[in-house]
Amino acid sequence: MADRQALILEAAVRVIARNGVRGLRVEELATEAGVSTALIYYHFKDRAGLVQRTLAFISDRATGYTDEAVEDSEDARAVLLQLLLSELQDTPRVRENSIAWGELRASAIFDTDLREALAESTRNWTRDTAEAVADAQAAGLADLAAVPLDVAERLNALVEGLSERWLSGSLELARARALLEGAVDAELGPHPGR
Amino acid sequence: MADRQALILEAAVRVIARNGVRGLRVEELATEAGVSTALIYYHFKDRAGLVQRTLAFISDRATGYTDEAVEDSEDARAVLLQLLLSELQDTPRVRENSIAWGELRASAIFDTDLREALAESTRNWTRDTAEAVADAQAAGLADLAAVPLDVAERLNALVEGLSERWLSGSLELARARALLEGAVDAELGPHPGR
DNA sequence: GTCTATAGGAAGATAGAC
DNA sequence: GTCTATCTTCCTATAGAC
Repeated sequence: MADRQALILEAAVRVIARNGVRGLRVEELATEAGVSTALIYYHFKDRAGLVQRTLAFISDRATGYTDEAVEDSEDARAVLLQLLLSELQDTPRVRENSIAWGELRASAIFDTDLREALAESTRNWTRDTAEAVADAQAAGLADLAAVPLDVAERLNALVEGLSERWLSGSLELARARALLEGAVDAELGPHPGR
Repeated sequence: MADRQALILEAAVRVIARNGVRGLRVEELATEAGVSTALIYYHFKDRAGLVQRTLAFISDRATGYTDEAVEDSEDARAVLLQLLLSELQDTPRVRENSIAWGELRASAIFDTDLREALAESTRNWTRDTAEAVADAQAAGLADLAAVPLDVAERLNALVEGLSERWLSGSLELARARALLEGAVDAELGPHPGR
């Protein structure tokens, strides 16, 4: 399945998750991916191109892994909560993605070229979350006065904030999750079914 | 007043705000501060030491500038709101601080040595915010069921999330501010006085 | 497309004078 | 404490063979 380029990109995400974008060394990536440095330059032109492609890659697959363990939730509101909580899990996969995602956002502050991919991915995530909010409302499990798009944008931004605090060691994971649950309650009103 | 070290640290914050920790070049800093590179190594031993001291410096002064234009607010709830909104302003000062702060947090993910200063500064900010929440409650301007510490931690994490989105160009400043106001309403209940 | 080997340069760090 | 000049290391990037 995966061609060489994809293998390199996946390895790049791992290396970035380990050392950050700034800590990405082409040679270390080559080792991680099991290829030569020359091949990396062949496929990605230069380091900047590599970073850009990697961050676009992160941005793409960011939407992918959330739906996995979510669909078997009880009600629409639980689906929303799971969707959000899926970003706050101590698994290699989530850690890797969250760190890389944070690096993408941090890099975009200084590198305008990265912003478009970032903004689009952010919009997609907001849309998905807003739909989940609307579903909860339709099911009678959320305050109808809440504006789905606003709530979604707030909750997602909160997840990012909490995630960064967790990853940078200023917040326990369990506490982050509890705080997030509290935010959902504050935004949607207390869960009727409990 | 300011000795050479402080001048260098202040210049370092500017350079970091411009290029990120990743983009900090000792020689550029030397130019910015109007000193030689050798002096920087003399005072800070090496680049890592420089970065660490700079981030501690950021962490220190982070608490400083919020109270300036806040105290003349009408009521306790307005004080809280101003406290939070002060991080979402398009002034050089706030931009510089927010970017540097974000860089600090991002760096702490990969550098354990930075975490202590970060965590302490975060705690201080949480405490201040929690006090503002409690004040609003005492004044009858906030839902008494809200847990000040929880609300504070959520609002602060949200501010960071919104700030990053703003700085990385995925969110308009005005929208970020509006979203934040909405979050305060969701957390404390609608403002009684309006 | 992929490798080995290496050129070339940028940035971190130091020696030594003042 | 501070500078100028320079060294050294590390890392990006390419040349050339397969």
